[in-house]
Amino acid sequence: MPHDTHCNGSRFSVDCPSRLLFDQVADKWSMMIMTVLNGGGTRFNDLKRRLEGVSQKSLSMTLKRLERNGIIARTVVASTPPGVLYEMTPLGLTLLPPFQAIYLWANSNMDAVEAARVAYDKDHSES
Amino acid sequence: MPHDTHCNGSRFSVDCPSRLLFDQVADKWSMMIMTVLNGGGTRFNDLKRRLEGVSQKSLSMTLKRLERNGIIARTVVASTPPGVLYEMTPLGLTLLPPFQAIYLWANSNMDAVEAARVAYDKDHSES
DNA sequence: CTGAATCCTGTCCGATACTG
DNA sequence: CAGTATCGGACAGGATTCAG
Repeated sequence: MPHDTHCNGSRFSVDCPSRLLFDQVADKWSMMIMTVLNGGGTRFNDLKRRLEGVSQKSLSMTLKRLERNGIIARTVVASTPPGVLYEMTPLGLTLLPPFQAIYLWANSNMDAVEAARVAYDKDHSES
Repeated sequence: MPHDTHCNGSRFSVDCPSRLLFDQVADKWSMMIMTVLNGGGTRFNDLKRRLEGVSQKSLSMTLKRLERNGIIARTVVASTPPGVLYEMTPLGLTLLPPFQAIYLWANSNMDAVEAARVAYDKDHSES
């Protein structure tokens, strides 16, 4: 066993696989893209409209990375007008529940987080 | 109703609360810090040793942000040698399961992801 | 419509040095 | 031990332009 990645919850090696994979899918655009696509496949510009503030470049790069990792599928549709369909893969669908759990956590606990921020800022602003 | 954040799964406003909160906690160091602290509170340098590759600065900033958001607690301990204890808060503990779900997903599906990468690279390298 | 390519600017972050 | 302060390089990513 020449290669020990030390990835056991109490220690994280630099080449820990789950760590590397996490970085590939745990950015904010990925989360939003997956959430939108969960409601059904759609096209590039429709996706761009729904993700307020994303640039063409970032969207393009993020889609490409998700496609490469097998999370989403890209299909060219020969129609009028021509389009490209993005949709979740079966593998990608299995990743969705964990992300939605975080999404729901954020919605449920934002008040507690805001209270913590106020308390923190108060403590750290006194002379 | 002057303020509509459009944060309903098919559309993401720039000021969507869950989106803003996600960015605060979904970076790679935060995930690893929370995972380590889940095994019990510990000190700064011990944390630094366990998170291979993290710089003092990044660790310090990430800890501060997590503390501000109420995820972890920082306690100065008057002992010999003097130390600082970091540990999860009750609020932070509720955030852990969703993150561990992603962590477990990464461990379980890395083979499928690797296969997808190989297929993708193969398709995109042909003349 | 769906991107790719270029430029360019802000920001992250590691290295280093210093403080209590 | 537990950080803060400062600098500088690398890189992300927005605006714009061009192509298929």
